[in-house]
Parts: sequence; C-alpha cells; structure tokens
Amino acid sequence: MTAQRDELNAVSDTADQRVVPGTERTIPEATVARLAIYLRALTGLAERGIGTVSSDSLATAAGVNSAKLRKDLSHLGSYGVRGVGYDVALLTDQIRSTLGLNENRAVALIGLGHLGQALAGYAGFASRGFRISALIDADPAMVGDRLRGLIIQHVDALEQVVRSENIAIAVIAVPVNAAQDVCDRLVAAGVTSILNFAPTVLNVPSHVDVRKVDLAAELQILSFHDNRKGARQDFAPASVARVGAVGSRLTTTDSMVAAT
Amino acid sequence: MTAQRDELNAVSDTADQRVVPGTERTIPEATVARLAIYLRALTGLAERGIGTVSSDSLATAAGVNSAKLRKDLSHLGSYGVRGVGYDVALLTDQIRSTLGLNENRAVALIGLGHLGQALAGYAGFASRGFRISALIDADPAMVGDRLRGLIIQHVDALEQVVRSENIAIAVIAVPVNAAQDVCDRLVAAGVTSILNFAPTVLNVPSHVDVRKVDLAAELQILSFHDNRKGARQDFAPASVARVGAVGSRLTTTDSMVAAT
DNA sequence: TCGATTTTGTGAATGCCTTCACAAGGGCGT
DNA sequence: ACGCCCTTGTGAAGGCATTCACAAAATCGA
Repeated sequence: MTAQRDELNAVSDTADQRVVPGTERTIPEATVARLAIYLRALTGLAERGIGTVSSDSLATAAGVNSAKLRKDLSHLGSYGVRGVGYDVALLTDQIRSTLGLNENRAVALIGLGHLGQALAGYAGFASRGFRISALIDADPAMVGDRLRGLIIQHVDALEQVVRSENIAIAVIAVPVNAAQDVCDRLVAAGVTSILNFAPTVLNVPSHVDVRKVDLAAELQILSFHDNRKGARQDFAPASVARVGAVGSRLTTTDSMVAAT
Repeated sequence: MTAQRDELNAVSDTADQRVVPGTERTIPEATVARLAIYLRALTGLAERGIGTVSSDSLATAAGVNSAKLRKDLSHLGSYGVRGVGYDVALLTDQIRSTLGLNENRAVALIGLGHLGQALAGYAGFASRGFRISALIDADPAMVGDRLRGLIIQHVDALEQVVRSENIAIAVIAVPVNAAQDVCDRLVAAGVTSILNFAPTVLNVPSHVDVRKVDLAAELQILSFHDNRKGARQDFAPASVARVGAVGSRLTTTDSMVAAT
C-alpha cells in the first residue's frame, strides 16, 4: 500500500542536495514518521540555545536509539560532522524541507464538535507548519460564528471553499456517519491528504492519503498490554520496577491507508 | 542523562515469550493494533444484523487485505468455519477478551483544556470498553466543577485518586511543560499504561507502556507525501487547478514557539 | 455418499525495518 | 604535524510483517 511511487522531486531549496541522477531518494515510511519527532526535539534544543547535537543525545531526546536516528538521517542525505554531531539549525531546515513545511500549509477542518473545536484551537498546528484556513460544519446554528479568527462556513460550501483556498490537506472531525460523505466531497474538490478522526475506514481513490487517529483503539491497545502485565507478574503495586524481559513500549499511531 | 529505557536489549529478547498457563499466546504488535479495528468493524456488522462474515468482507470493512486478516486472527486461535466464515458475535468476544475489554476499564484523564474536555465527552471511550473515572486539572477555577457526571479534582490529589480508584490507564492532555511531571506522578501512583497527547517524549520505567498521539506530527507526515505528489505531474481531477509551482512564497515566517 | 464449491488456516517466500559493528572522517591537544 | 579520540555513515545480519498460494475443512445439492 502506501501507493505513491515517487519520482523526481526537484524543490531543493536550502542546502544544495547532491541530486545524483538516478538516485531518487526514497525515504522509508517509518523514517518519515520519525522525522516529525526529530523536528520536535530539535526545536526544543534550539530554544535552549543548543547549536550542535550528537546523534546520541538527539536520539535520546526523541526516544529512539542512535543507530536508528543516524540511519534515518542518512536517508535524507543530511550532513553531520564526524566527531562533532549535527548542526541543529541546519538539520532542522533539512527536515522541514523534506517534510514540505517550508511555507505554512493550508488545512481545512471539517466538523466543529468538541473535538473539532479543540483542534481548531490547537496551537501546535500553527507552530509546526500548518495554518487552518477553513472551518466547516453542518450545524446552521454555528455557521457564521467566528472562531479563532475564522468564520465558520456551512458544509454546503465545502467544495467552493476548498477550491478557492486551494486546500490539499483536510482534517475530518465529523460524526462517524457523515465521515465518508464528507470525505468523498473533499476528494472530489481536490483534497489529496486527509487526517481522519472519525472511527471508520474511509474509502478513497489511490492518489489520496489517509491517516487516521482512533482514540479508543489507542486505549484498547494499551489495554491489551496491561492485561498481559496483570496476568504475568501477579500484581506488585508500584514499588519495584521489574526490569526483566519486556522493555516499555513506546509506540506511535500507525496506519497509513492508501486506498484500494 | 535522560535515561532511555530502550536499553540495549542485550538480554534475551526473543526469549521472553513466557507462556503462562492458560491460553496465553504471543501476538505480534502489528496484529494487536489491528484487532481494535476489526472490533470496530465487527460492531458495525452486528448492528446491521449480520451474524456471519467471511474474511474477505470483514477485511474490506476494516481496510486490510484478507490474508492479513486471517493471519491476524490465527494468532488468537480463533475459530472460523471453513467454507462459511466467522461468527460475528463469537469473534467479537474473542477479540474483546484478547484485548482485555471484558469489564470496563477505569481511566483517568489529566488536563481539561480544550482537548481534555473533548476527550472527556468522547462517546467512543464508553462504548468501546472504557470508563473515565477521574478528571484532574491544575486550574483551581475548574476544580469542583462537574463535567460529564464527574467532579473535577485538583492535580494535588492525583496520587490519592489514582490509588483509591485503582486506575491503571491514564490519558495525559496537559501542556507540554507539565507532561513529564504528571507522568512521573502517575507512574509513582501505580499507573502502568499512558496515552500521551502532549507533544513530548515521556520518560518512564520499563514496566510502563506509553502510546502517543501527536497531532501535528500526523499532519507533517501527510505533508511529506503531499509534497511528493505535487512535485510530480499534475493529474488534476477534472477542473481543479492544482497549482503546479510550489512557489507562492508568502513566507509567513512565524518561527516556532513551543506548543501548548 | 460424493463431488463441487467455498473459505479458512498456514508454510514458505519476500520485503521492510531495526540493530549491529566498524571503517572512515574530522577536530583537538600537544 | 601528528596521533588520539570522538562521532558519523553504512554494509551486513537478523527480525518482523506482509503476501502468496494451496491443502484442508465444511456445506450443499443431487
């Protein structure tokens, strides 16, 4: 899955990438997912005035091991300096560029229930490369209201809004039974990337990427492991940390559905 | 510093398959993550009165291919009937049991900002095996208020609440700079599974599981793929003029400030 | 009873990711 | 200049996960 065989990707802006002919730098999906984490860690370092960082400490800050970090960075042809480490500012630029975050990306948010409103107000979007540029809901009572500086539009105007703002990324936070319909309309209007919070599988054509966040599923996965723990070492209240076999798992939301 | 529990798993890694008496099997992590999806799909089928389902149609409903589904189910020793399919009710039970969802699990929710309040009201938790049994926030103005039938408690009482309700699973929805502290206290109070919405890496001892949901990271991953698509040729559907050039440099340069 | 048909369960093959381990490169002190 | 030490970058190895493909059930109709 994960369709998208990528070919040429010009757009190298900051540092010149050695664009070796025939070397289509294909970056593993798992690596891409971690780049976002590295970026976050780098931002933290920069704020603390740290200008250079070793793979070891960056890896620790990002919660991975250093071999993995180095392998990941090697995929984007990054420039570390042996014996020294990585330049924080340079690496930040490299990753931002790789992720396509160099100018803020316009995002549409559909559905302004509790979750939608929380997302609308989430500062992390703005600070990390995204600008919510359209708020859409189906409730007539909400339409016209102003939220975070934007006017809420009716879902009837969805296509028009998406087209006029040239939006490629949308966030779906509508009730589960409306999700597929909204999705279809977004896709028809030209959206190519969707972040889905509705607990349902969305059907999309193969050129559209869908990522999902299923909150209850996350808890269920935790529940599974918790269940196991309870069964294995019979209890042991928070006193001693049995550091034996299983390491703590640190996992991310997964799933990249690329459609049929 | 910042010890990383990942440790070099020099110790037996594959050898920790301690099969406890009973039906303990080892289930791949990737499979566990999908079980939650299957469960959701099964619930949908049951609601439509469907009593039996083939691996093929269940797979379609869950957005995976049927071979993967069957392999997954084989790990939990499920009983499908050859030539017929799976009994929806039976399979539902099997998965619920595997995930440890047989009785509702108590969950504590820490942080009642916009996101926290949205989570508190999320019906999907209750309907899928979880009961939020404690709401905690640091804002004195909120403490004592009633939200969704629960009284908001002050974070000072965190340990006491967690212990008295015997809570093993917690959801962290506090600002990023408070997250590690809250995490430490939860762990000390006996919590063994954490779902983290704060955009930071949490440090925990090895017996604790952390899953994280990083909303901005999800968008960034989409951004990466979208970037790749745009760089290719436009295969613009119908009329939509997907601006070929990535140009349009408005350079909003709003730097990065820590989210919260 | 038997053969046709359907669909599961699973070894085997393949491919992706992670981890290992070390040579190559670069700075720094003397 | 010259070693010494540090850290990167990366082949190679090893583990998981996915997919393939087919034999083994199980039902049904005649």
